[in-house]
Amino acid sequence: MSGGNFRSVESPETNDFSGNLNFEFSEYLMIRKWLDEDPSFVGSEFSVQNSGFRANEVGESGARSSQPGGSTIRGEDGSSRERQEARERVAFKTKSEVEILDDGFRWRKYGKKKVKSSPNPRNYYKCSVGGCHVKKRVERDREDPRFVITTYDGVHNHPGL
DNA sequence: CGCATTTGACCTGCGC
DNA sequence: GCGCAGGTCAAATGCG
Repeated sequence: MSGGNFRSVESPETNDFSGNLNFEFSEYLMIRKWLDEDPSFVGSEFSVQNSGFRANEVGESGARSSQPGGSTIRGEDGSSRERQEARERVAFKTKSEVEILDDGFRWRKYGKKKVKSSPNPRNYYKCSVGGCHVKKRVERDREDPRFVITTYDGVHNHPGL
């Protein structure tokens, strides 16, 4: 990890999410939110500004909610490949200097790639919890390096911290 | 000792 | 059919 200049989750004492995080999470923007089975959501832009934003809430009501009734899409195909549940994709634009935003889940970095659309590298994270195949993509804003684009791929099927 | 992180290589999909 | 871009995996290393 580079830097460490800012007080992030490096403090074991405040790593408990008892109230909120250390870094500035005073405002965040939900860029898009669309479901794989609901193309109607494509293009939907939400701009939210919450001063009491808590990383812990992201896993409870943010990235975990929006589960359609027919989430269990399986049964007809189970012969060759298991079909995963509805793949939700949510993009967040968070104002943070650090890219390692602990949202209450264990993420394992599994790749880093430099995209052409941005001079900054893109990081790929995956939930290390067994049974949870949620993926996360973190990228810095091209014009606003102080902002971080966090894209969640999938829904957690297990309780967070 | 176990696990998270790192970098490069490899693979796939799409475009031309 | 080849090239480009993006995405994923894997082996090694370091740290807790």
